[in-house]
Amino acid sequence: MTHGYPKNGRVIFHVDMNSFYASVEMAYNPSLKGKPLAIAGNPEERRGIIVTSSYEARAKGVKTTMPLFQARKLCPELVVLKPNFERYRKASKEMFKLMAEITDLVEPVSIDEGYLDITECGSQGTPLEIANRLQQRLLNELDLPSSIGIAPNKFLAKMASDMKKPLGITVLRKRELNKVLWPLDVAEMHGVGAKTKEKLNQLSIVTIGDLAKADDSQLRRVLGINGVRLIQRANGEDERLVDPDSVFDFKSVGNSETLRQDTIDDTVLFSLLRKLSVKVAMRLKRKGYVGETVQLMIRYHDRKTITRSITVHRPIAEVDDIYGLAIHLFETHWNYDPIRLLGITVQGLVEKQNYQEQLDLFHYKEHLKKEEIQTVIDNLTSKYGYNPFEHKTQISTPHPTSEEPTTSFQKDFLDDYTKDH
DNA sequence: TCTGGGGTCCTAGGACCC
DNA sequence: TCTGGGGTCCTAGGACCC
Repeated sequence: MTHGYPKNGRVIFHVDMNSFYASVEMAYNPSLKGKPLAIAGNPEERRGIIVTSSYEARAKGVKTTMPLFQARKLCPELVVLKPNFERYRKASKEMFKLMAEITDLVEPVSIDEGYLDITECGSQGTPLEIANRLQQRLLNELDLPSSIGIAPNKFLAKMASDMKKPLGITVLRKRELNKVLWPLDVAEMHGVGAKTKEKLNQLSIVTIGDLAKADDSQLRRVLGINGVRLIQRANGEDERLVDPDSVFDFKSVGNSETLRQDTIDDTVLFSLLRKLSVKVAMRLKRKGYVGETVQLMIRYHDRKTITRSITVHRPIAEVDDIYGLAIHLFETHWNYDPIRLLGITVQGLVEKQNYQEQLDLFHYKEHLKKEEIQTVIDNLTSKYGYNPFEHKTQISTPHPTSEEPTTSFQKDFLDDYTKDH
């Protein structure tokens, strides 16, 4: 009698929480249960959009990313809350704790979903039994509904968890692909968005089954390496391992903000850049990372978006360094059209500790880097006729205490919610 | 008076090097 | 006497996901 574990091959879970933010709010405030509920960014502002909604709201046509006013039109009795990230992070932590009781091989992919490799968990029962217990515990102990997909690899597990919502458990076996997966529209596939669907449809590839039989080299021409991968996935092949360490693998840290109204007022714009620099610097510091590239994003009134970046061979993490480079990029590339959004991202991240080791290794001298920065300042000063770094002091003067959060609430709020929704 | 904010990965061209 | 064939780094943009 086997436990339903294949002799060779893996057993992967994909655990996906159902309308996570809304469910967490309902767990906190049970009187919300059964009501159409939406979580929306800045409910009192014009540009709020739906981030998540309860199933009751979805029944009325409310969808993720829909502008708030539109959602209210569809569902006038909609209860709207703004996101409470520290709450969601806390719930997320609890839910991953329950998963960790099953195996160490848990890979969080976002705040509300993760993969488990339970191949070696035969002593705990069949996969179905383990999934059932996990789902019940999530529901009973945290009051949070979930869907679980069970399959021999990540891709199929992900597709499976999508098939029954809410509170579903779906086993997807390779031999069932032609019946269960292949009839689905290509757009249902994880990794196929609007653009890719369009391109595939032009090649008469409509279902996942069509994709499974598609021509390798043709798709490579049209979609690059992703085309080849999509064919493999459609055939149920996916070798990616469940990697518990991937959460610690940061590539970039950024913050952006849409302005209440489009503006060309550079006082407003500089002060927003300052604010974003402070946020990014604080998050880098918390993580203990430094980076060597600063990227500025400008979204104009017509939503046309540009990114401009600069790489310096020097670790960046301090507010003033980030801000200095950001305004340099801003001054150089802003075309004076009204701006809707600004964003600052630091890329090329290295753990500060590792960077220190590198420094020791190569006997770098601190003053060399100071000189590099001074050169940048000198160049900018002669270019613009003033020292742009001084802008920050003018602008930050009215809010000298705003740089470091004081209360624990502020700290939590400003803490990163990397890979959140 | 539509469309937020956090990310990842891939591509493609130019600079530069050997 | 007119131009090969790698490789890496940097930059900008695009597609996608939650």
